Amino acid sequence: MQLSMRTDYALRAVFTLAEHYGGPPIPIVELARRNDIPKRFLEQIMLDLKTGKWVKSHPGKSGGYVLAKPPNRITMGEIVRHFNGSLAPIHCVSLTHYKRCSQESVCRFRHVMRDARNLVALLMDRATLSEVIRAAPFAYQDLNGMEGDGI
Amino acid sequence: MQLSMRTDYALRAVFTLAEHYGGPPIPIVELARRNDIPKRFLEQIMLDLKTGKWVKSHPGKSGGYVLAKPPNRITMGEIVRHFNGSLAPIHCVSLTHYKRCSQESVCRFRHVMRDARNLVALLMDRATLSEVIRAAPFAYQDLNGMEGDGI
DNA sequence: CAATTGCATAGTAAATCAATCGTGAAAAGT
DNA sequence: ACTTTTCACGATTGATTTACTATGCAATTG
Repeated sequence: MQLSMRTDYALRAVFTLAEHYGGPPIPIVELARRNDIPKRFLEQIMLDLKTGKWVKSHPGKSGGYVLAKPPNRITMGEIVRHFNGSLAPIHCVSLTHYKRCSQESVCRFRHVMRDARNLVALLMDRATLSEVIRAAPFAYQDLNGMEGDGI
Repeated sequence: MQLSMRTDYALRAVFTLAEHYGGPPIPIVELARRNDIPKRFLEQIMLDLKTGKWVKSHPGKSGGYVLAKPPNRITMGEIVRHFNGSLAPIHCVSLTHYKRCSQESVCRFRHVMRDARNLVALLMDRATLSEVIRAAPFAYQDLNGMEGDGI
């Protein structure tokens, strides 16, 4: 039922980029530092986010990463599905990763699983980066104390 | 985000027992056959269900397993938590398996995860075996013809 | 007492996870 | 042009988990 570290890290990174959308690129080292992610591991993840077209990279001095599209066009659902696989608790109720199950026609609890997948999918697919940041339970300003340096 | 086979199998077995609550014990071989579970594997799982006090066993001829309490006193939530761990997508929003996260105070998407965990937990904790069986979207008899609808 | 059932532990092959390492290539600033 | 700074890419690793399988023993009952 849990997200992998990879998925968690990907979300952290992408939300940091969303907060700085429109600004200059943020290098991996900085993304790693701010979000407490092993740098070498984050490299892979960013690469993966890049092939998924969620971010763009700029090599060289004053390079780094930026979002490839506005934060209101990226949902948590897309990202979680990419890194973590299906949102459904079992494959037989997944829309995106469906796999049939031998018990499908007689399963007693399949409808509960379907409900679970629908609830989670609805939540995650509506959760655009901008919406989520806006709805965060603390104000933007609270952060200013912690990012005294750089960027 | 997925249930392990172990959890799936445990649910299958326990629902079969729920359907026959009040009747004679059902041997593992039968539970395995009906639910398409490797017998040897199911043995372990039943043992686990036993230490969790969800089932009782009767060894010997005409032995097998029965539920240890009525089907309206067992929820899917308990079983999934036991076999699969937390219902929450990340530990930092779990009530039962909480683990702190270094980013907790600045995390942008924690509230979404909390919502997800609350929805799923509500659903699973209300899902008693008897309720789930009663609400199953098909009658016992008309299992044929259900295949192939839009998935 | 013999057949039938569960009990308990050990083992294992494969996959997945969470990184880490070693270069290489591209871009800017000077 | 050169050097620094950044990302790119593939390989490797160690630990853990998953999904079983194997073997032998203990309890119960017809």
